[in-house]
Amino acid sequence: MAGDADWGNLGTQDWQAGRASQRKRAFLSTGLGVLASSETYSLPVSSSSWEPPVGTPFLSGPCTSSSEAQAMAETPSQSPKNPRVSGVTVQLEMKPLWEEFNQLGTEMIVTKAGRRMFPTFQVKILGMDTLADYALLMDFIPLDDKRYRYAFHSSAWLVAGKADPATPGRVHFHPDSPAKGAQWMRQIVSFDKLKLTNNLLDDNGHIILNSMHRYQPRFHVVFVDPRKDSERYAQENFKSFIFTETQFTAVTAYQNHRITQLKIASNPFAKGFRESDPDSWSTPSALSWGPTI
Amino acid sequence: MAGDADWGNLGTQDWQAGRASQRKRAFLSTGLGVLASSETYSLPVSSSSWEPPVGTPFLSGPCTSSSEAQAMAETPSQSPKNPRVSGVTVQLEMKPLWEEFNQLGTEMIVTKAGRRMFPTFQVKILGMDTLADYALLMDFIPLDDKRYRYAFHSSAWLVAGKADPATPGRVHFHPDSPAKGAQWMRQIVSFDKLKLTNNLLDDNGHIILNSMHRYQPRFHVVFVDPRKDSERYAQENFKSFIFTETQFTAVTAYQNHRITQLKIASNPFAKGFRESDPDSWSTPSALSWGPTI
DNA sequence: AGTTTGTCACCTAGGTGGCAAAGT
DNA sequence: ACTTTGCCACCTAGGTGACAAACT
Repeated sequence: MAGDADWGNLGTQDWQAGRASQRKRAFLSTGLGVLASSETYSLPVSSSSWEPPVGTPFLSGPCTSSSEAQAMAETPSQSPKNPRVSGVTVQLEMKPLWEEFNQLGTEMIVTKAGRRMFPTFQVKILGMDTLADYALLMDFIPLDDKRYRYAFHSSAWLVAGKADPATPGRVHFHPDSPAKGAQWMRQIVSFDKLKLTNNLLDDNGHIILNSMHRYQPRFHVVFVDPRKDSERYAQENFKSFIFTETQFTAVTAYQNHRITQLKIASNPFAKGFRESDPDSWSTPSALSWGPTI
Repeated sequence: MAGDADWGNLGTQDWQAGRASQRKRAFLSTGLGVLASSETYSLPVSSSSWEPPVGTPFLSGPCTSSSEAQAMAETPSQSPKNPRVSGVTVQLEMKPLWEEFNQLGTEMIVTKAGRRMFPTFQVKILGMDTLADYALLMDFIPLDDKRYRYAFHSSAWLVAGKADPATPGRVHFHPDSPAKGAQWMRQIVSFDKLKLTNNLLDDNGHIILNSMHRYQPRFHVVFVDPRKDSERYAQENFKSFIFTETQFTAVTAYQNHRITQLKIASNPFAKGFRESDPDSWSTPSALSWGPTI
């Protein structure tokens, strides 16, 4: 069901944030520090150790295997989890679609203004304490410290060198945070307000990524601890999940034509680019993916 | 600044509610009872007395004067207010537009599916405790117990008889509720998700009104009391505001042609019906309004 | 040469009043 | 006779990839 690889704690994240675009901004005092709910915020995260994201092998286990695992939960062995989060289970929605993209090598567009992800990261949640408050959030960790380029002739990704300087590590709070467990479990939770940008100076609270770099989305469930000194329980109060089939390469323009076609075929907003064939909505051929050299 | 008329406490409201359409639904234990945040809910309200909304003279003072008052705050003399709400001040946005409509006799469309109000009820809030939690909500009280009809020849509203049976009294929680005072005061609070319906069996949590009846929108600021027995402080923890220039007649189709034209001229979504004249965005002639006979 | 940017036509999603038809 | 309903064309608002131009 869930792998046990220790991906390390929440990576390096700074706290330069961005103003709330205009949405709710409730304040939580959680183990992750003072979290500001709404769009995307940066936060000084969690652990006692400050790990530089570049050069750090975040993923030491198998990272590109698309897998049949339901949810890959992080389980830091050093700290026991609060029962409010320990029993939480997460199920990725649209898993078949994610896998289809992942087999081709998912690409996500980044723009200056911010671009949504497609597929959208959506999950079904189980096992929360119905009456407790939780915040849900996402962040993105580099899959390696490489920069890539795409060889059109061979239709393959090549390593183009060492990674560019790391972008400001931001997190995106689900805008409904905080909310009761009952509310989160009532229906599918969708991160459709999350946007990716390549603008290092982004002011809109979007997630900042380096183009031509690979990333792994990560999902965090944070129990909003009502205790006054909740900061002390940082490690116990959150649980993180990784779905390897959601990893992707950030790009400013699509590289792999098959990805473009699959996006057009499956994203309703790209319907304008469909030739016709309202039926060919399924099963492109599987293609193995992996950086070549 | 604020009138002192005692409008009575929150009127009759039942608790038949409706499912949350799909938004956040945090639960508050407040003086108003257990409040469910999100779209629109019905609630068993507040006071010890249960006042039938029909036949009760909610408004004993002058009710159609458009007035220059900033906010008409209700101030029940019997109960002292919690300092968390007593200092709260509210300012109606788009006041000139509301007044323009009110002079003609504002009409609001009600449909089975639910129709937004135009103008949208929007307020600027001052004087909250920055760190305290508040819920903001609206309800609608009958301005009288009459049913009206419009005489096209004389362009005037006539009393058509006694009011129809009262509709289920629902309240609409601002979807961002609950939130900190700081958040509410950060920018204009807009009730643009609020919808009006004439469907007595409405299942979407919309505000149910009788067509051809007159209503007064009411705005409530509720301090979310963290005390365990907060129900006991019901009366102290909320403050209500009435802007007489926002009163209107519910209709299924516009009656007064001038209202139609002003809606078309001022609502961006109705731009398709504008003849031309991108400049004639201002000052229709003033017209006195009032039920004739 | 490889990558990024800005603009565009074409969508989805949903808020308008008009209007003919149906209700009551 | 009066009121309500359903459907429509026409908007706003914003999410798509294509593509030419600009950048480095």
